[in-house]
Amino acid sequence: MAVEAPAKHVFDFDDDDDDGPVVFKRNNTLSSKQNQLNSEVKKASSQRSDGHSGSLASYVQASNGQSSNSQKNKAIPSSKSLPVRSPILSPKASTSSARTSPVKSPVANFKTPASLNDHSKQALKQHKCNVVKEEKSPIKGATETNSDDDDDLQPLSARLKGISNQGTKGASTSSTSQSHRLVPKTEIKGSTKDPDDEAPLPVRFNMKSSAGTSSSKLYDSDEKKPLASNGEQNGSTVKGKQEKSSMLSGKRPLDKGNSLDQSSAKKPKISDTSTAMKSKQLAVKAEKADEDDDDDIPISQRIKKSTPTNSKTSSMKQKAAKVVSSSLKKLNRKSKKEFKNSKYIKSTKVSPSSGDGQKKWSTLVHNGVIFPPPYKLHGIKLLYDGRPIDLTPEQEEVATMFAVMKDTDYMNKPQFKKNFWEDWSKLLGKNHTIKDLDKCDFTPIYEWHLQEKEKKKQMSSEEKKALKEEKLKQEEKYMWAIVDGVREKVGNFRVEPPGLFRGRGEHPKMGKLKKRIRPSDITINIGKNAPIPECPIPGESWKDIKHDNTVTWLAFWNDPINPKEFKYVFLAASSSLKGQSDKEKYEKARMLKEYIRNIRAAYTKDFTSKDVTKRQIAVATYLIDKLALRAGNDKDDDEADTVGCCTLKVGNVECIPPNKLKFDFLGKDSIQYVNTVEVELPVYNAIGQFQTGKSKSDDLFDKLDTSKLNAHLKELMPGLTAKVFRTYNASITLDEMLNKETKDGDVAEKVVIYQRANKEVAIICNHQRSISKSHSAQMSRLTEKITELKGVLKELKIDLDRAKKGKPPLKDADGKQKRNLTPEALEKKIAQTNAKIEKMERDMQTKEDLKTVALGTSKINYLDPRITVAWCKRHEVPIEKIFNKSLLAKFAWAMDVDPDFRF
DNA sequence: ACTTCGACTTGCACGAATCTTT
DNA sequence: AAAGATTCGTGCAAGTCGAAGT
Repeated sequence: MAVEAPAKHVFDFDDDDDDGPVVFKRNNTLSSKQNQLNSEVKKASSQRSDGHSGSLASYVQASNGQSSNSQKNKAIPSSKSLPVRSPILSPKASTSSARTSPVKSPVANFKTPASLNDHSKQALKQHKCNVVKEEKSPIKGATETNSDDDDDLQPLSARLKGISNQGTKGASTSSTSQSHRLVPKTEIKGSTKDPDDEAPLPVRFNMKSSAGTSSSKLYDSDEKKPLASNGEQNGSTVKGKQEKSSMLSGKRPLDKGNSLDQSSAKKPKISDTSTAMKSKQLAVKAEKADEDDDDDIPISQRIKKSTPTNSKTSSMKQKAAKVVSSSLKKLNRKSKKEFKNSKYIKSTKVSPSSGDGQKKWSTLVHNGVIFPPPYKLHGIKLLYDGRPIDLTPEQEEVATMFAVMKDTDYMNKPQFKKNFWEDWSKLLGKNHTIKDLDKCDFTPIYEWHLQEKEKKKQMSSEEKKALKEEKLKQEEKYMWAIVDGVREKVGNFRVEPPGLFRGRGEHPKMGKLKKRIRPSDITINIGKNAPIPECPIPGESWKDIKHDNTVTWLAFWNDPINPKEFKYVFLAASSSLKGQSDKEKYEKARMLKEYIRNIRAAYTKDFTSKDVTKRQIAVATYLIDKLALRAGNDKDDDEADTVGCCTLKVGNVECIPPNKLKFDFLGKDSIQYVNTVEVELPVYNAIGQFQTGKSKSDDLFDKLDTSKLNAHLKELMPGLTAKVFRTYNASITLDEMLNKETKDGDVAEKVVIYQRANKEVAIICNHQRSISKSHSAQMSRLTEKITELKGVLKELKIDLDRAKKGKPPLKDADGKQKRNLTPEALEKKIAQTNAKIEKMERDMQTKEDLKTVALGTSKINYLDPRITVAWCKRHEVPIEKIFNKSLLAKFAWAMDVDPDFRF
């Protein structure tokens, strides 16, 4: 397994060409292992070219934006922070490397983008336009055309795809909400036009419209995508539930450091599985091989395979070809370099234990954490029954935390006040004058707070800058860690300040005092030979020091709100440790692609199993696959009561004859999920059975929990768990949409395509955001402008009429005479104005559509960056148009992917 | 077979930084 | 230059999931 084509390894190593970042690899066994791992996995799975090979090297170095420096740093562990330059971002960074050629944007083909913002904005605008159009484009009836292939997979074909749309939006929150989803709804049924297109449009289209198509076959694409897509769903956050008793769990003693951990062997995690996977996978593949269905193949590919009819397709192919060839060249060059770096090679090959579930690092040096400053008394008194009250510093500190939240929604929540009072009154003591929170008037403190805020705002920019620098100076040493000789950014080195707990939704513990964390609460994890960080607070000391290299955390403390939980300090997302696991996550999801067909067939079969547990597992898996639901672990009573798939309650699902299901529940972060979906009849029937004889608050899947579900999934594919489906569905959707819908056009248009795909994924995953406070104001402002323009238009038309008759234009609003224009000129103006109006209307629509959709979450967590990078390379879109600075750093490992990469 | 630990990923909100518009 | 809008970065809450404990 391990051996990958040598060539590959060699290649990516460092290319001079433009494309790749200059790479240095660090010879770290760990990474090499992983690298190997990945390669194995890849191999196992039939992957097409993904540029994975060299990636490791490059990303390693690039990892936190520090590029070439890493090597240097190695030598000097204690080094001070060097300026961080991301090779990706700045060409200059490449100094150390041998490379001569000018480095452009490291990401190969990308052209240097100049100002992102401008572009992107434009893109956005355009995007909006396009969006509208596209959506309108008729999507074929889900049924008709297509898909013969589906047949192969019978089970799949069988399933219905349409979803109804009615997505209500957030229940409580947004009443208006429904608007956005309309676009799609409208026109879906359009007739199908080209056969080619058959390619399934993204699900969303189908779904939306279709509510009904039942029996028709689905596109296979559907199969891959979650039904959910129909945009309708989502609700906005709801705030509504409550109940639940709170009980605090007692804390348990921390385990004190056993230095043995270091050696302690945790079980191998992924790595093992990966190996295993490989074999299984192969088997599966073999099976498949004969059938020729492409189900699992991305649509676009299939298209290619079969008959590319349309010009677009062909052109794309050509492009791709070009790209490829160039990349190959590049690779060759790389190979030369590679040799130089024998270490790298070695390391790559070495470490058979790709599994490395255990050892995460060999050496780890860092400076610990920084604490928030001590509380500063302000001396402002609150009023109790109208009289000012003296408080001790501790009492005042907590009172201030509460006062400051005066204008938040928490103040309307009795639970919040109750919890706050419980904790604060304890501090006040039994005989304190203050006996009733309702008689407290925190206004003076609140006002003081506002003033302070104002003062800060009013500071001159020099002052602000000075303060910032001051802060930076203090924090600098905590910002970096040296992991196996490479300087990496630390994610959260600041200890959380004390405050009032702000739980989401109806959290039973909201308002409780989150006490100040002291050094004696903190356990540090650091390399054996590294100096132990000095405790920043004089006279105090760390709770414990560990040297556990099987974990990645640098420090942790117990959560004061829930002492049995931990708060960890980890490396930043740009670190190679994080990058590595990110990559593994996507590789696993890609592997699912190879198994998905069989998995779907299996659960489809089990919809009617006599064994209830089996049936429940089948239906649950179906929902997770189709709707991208989360697993749904069991929760304690002292948490907000939200659910996931396994914890759905009978009342969360409503059966709507003949075969639709309406979901309505609060998911993670108490975000409402509302979606009505058409499902296959067996599923519909099974849900009905699971509900019978139960009350609304009973578990729908009473025989199920996440561990059973995951145990079952693992039998189907090594390492498979419920969350993999989310990653898979998100990434495959992006990949398919991008490949299907990207057309020739300028960069801005392409960016629009990307954003549309991104939006689709966000909808599938139900990623929401709260509506900005100024949203409605913004909308009405736009409406106003449009009306104004329409007025202008009317006038122009009148003038045009007059001009045609040889009359002068009417006077303008101020009574002044307007310039005499020729009819042609007027017509031109009219056209321009019309265009402007249309554009504004589209902008408005898009804005409305996206007002509750959060695009960022999927970009950060669900979309394989290699899809994006490869697409950008293929279509000559500067990567910076899609990824901002932090994403570029986070996805450094994906930057040298082959342009042909497909998820 | 469960429950509880423990570690790590995912997710939304908010404030700061930037960019746009007035 | 101020005001408004958007994007970015941070904070920290809330999930997932494997493994240890009982």
